[in-house]
Amino acid sequence: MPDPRLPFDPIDRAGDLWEQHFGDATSMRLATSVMRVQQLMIGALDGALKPFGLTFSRYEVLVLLLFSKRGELPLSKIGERLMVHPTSVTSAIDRLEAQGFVERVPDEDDRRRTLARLTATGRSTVKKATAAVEGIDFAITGLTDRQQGDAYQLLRKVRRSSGDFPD
Amino acid sequence: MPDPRLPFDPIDRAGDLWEQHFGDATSMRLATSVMRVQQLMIGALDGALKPFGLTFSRYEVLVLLLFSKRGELPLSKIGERLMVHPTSVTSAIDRLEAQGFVERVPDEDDRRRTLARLTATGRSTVKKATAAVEGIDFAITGLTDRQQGDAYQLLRKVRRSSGDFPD
DNA sequence: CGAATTTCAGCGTGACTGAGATTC
DNA sequence: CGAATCTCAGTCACGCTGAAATTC
Repeated sequence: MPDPRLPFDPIDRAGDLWEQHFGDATSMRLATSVMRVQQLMIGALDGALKPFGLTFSRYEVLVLLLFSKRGELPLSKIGERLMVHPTSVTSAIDRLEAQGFVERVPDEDDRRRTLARLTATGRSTVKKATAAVEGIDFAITGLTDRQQGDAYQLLRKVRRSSGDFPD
Repeated sequence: MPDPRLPFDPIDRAGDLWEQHFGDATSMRLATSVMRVQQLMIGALDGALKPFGLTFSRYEVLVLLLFSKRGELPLSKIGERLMVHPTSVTSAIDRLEAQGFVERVPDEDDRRRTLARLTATGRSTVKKATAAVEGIDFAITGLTDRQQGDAYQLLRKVRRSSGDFPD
């Protein structure tokens, strides 16, 4: 494949065309940008995590376990915190278990539950992976700390008004 | 499924834990927010487009064709503008063609190429779908127009410094 | 009993790799 | 010839739905 980059910003261009055909393009530009930045970030993060055999979503699971008191959590709690579907948690844990990063342990307090527990290998891998992720600054480039905070607050307003968390 | 919402903001919580364990969480909070907002937006947009049998990515293809002079574009140009993989364009056009929204036409000027051309049905469907998408304000809620513009400019800096378009 | 937890089978979507055919 | 364009086969990840088994 040749260099696929265009000599102009495709989102700016799309916004101009939108205004010509439909009208105000403010929200259209922002929505498209969020999609594109997410795509760029996922590419950079998955690239940084590839040497460890991890994708960003599985990395998130390991970090969550690392932050927990005993290095173990019920699958349902993982889904809740990461806001992912229960069946997606099952398949993520399937993979992490096959890789030897976590193990499934029955929960004696509530036998409906299964705990995912970080293994020694998992613990050391997530720490190395974190160094890699911090090394690329979480794929956020071109913004000062203050601007990153501003962007975070703006996106937080979107999340709140979408009902992502209570006021 | 019960209401999966937590009584707190899981991203704020994750940021606090990150600071306790690793240090500064500024970029981590922003990166996680971008992922989450994209997820919320895709859900809302795909929901609004479902009555028309469209996903957001296929809707984007139809809009691009609507904006073109003749309502037709080579598949390669579509991939370039939308920044998607050539094989993904093929499969998107496959689906749109099966739905009767576009048709494949050989390009007489360069016979390596195939044009995707909007049908009359496709043209009227994309207009109705656009009304639906505008009706939910492109899934952007909770921000004033000015704040939407600010957020756009911040994300644009990220895209530029990631090499998404030339300076 | 209803509700919660986990798993499984299956479907749809989309991103990719690698290969081939055609045309410039 | 090399390069571009499109397609096909195949893989993988992920998000869902619906259903089942187990336990609270």
